[in-house]
Amino acid sequence: MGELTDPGGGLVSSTVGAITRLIREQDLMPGDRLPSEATLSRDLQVSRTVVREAFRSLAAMRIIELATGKRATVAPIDHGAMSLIIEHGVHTDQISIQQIYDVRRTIETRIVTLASLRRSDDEARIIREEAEAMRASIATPEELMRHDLAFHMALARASKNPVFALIVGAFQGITSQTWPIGWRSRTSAEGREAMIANHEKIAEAVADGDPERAVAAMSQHFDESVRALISAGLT
Amino acid sequence: MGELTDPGGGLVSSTVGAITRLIREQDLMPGDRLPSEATLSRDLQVSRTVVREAFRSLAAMRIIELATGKRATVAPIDHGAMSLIIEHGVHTDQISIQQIYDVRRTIETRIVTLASLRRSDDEARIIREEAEAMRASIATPEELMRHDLAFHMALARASKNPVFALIVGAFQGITSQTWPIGWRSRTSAEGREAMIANHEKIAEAVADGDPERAVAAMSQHFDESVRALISAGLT
DNA sequence: CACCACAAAGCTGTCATACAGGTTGATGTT
DNA sequence: AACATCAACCTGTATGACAGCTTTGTGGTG
Repeated sequence: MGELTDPGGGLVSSTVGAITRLIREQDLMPGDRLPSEATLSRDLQVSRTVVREAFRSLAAMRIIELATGKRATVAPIDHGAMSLIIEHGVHTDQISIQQIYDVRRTIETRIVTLASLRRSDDEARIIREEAEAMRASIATPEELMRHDLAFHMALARASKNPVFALIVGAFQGITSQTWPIGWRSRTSAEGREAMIANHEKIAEAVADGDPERAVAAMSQHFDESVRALISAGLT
Repeated sequence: MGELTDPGGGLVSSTVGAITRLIREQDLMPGDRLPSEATLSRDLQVSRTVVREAFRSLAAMRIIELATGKRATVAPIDHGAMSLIIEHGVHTDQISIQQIYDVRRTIETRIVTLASLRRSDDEARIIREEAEAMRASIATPEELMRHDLAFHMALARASKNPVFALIVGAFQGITSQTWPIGWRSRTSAEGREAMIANHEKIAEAVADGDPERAVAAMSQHFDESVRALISAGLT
């Protein structure tokens, strides 16, 4: 089948390279099946152990998908791995929550602009429904949070740029861990109401195809969120 | 030591969770050593094979670092895994180069603003040096590209937000694969000269602490880059 | 001819064992 | 106290084994 490059850098890492190259050279698309472990083991002249560890590496990055009994398949892009990477950065004090929010603000400000211009009617409806669902679940924070995250994800998708969706998704893991802090710091009913109203404003502006208003509302949302987190004592 | 959650979702995946939890609960910081494979195998009641595959998964995301003979250590954040994920998305036609550039423009526009306000004198010097190095290596594209990438990375670092640096780094893998296309499409000496001059303008503005001028120059840089790529036939 | 049931072959998940070679820490020497 | 040496420990890779799931092909049935 082919040679392994970098024979000194560890067999597994070479094998990861070989499998990646195989995907490229054969133009495999998401869903396509890879050779079996035994086949790769034979073709690449390494033990099945090595092939398996290489598969695990690629699966961790969501480049391939593994399943019992089935062959490994090429995976669609997914933010799962990125989510874990970000969480690790935060938990080891290499990234602060405020820095996350600064990046989110940058990204999501652009997202609402694009979403306002490009959203389909279906997407506008879904975005509005998530905002409504937030209001409906104001008494159950767990569910409220789920709709909040879904709202931002729906916006990202409506931007029609999968990379924006990927990045927004990458932040959702850590966000779901810090969201309750911000929510608890909004002690008054008005504070909580205002947060939901902000989402509705964003949804309306996007539905109306009004980027300026959408950006303004999103900006206000982030001002308010960051204020809430700071007042809760987050650096 | 502890129980494994989700016992039905695959032993390896449970073990990854257990190790992650261990890092959190013990507040391990980058550089700290993890238990040996044998120890984890005993404590988690799984075979060493499973522990190794779990380690490989975490190492693929750069959450831990492995080395022969040494114990695994907690890793500093690194964009290596994200780079591979993005490359995979592009090679499987799930992400287009233009979409990458749209995100980069969004991110890097914000970066130059922050860098203008926050850069240290050292950082300003490094940024300028990379721009100068670009001009000096105008005849050797390979080297020129290296300095171009280093220039953008230095800017990202000067923003003082590691998440921006992470994202910029994540794009460098695929960028280094498409950069030559853009360069070749700049057929005239003036075109090539203009590209380098743009970088110099950015460096000057950042050194002067002038965010508006920096943003304008960065914006122009992206306009020009995207034009170059399109004229080379990239969708 | 189409369809279904079923058995065989193939594949992955996990475990145990073995050994080469790198790393670390303790021991003893100067 | 500094250093050299070595034993214990640790990781990287290979092999073999087996349970359980999936795919495939076969042949029978309507």
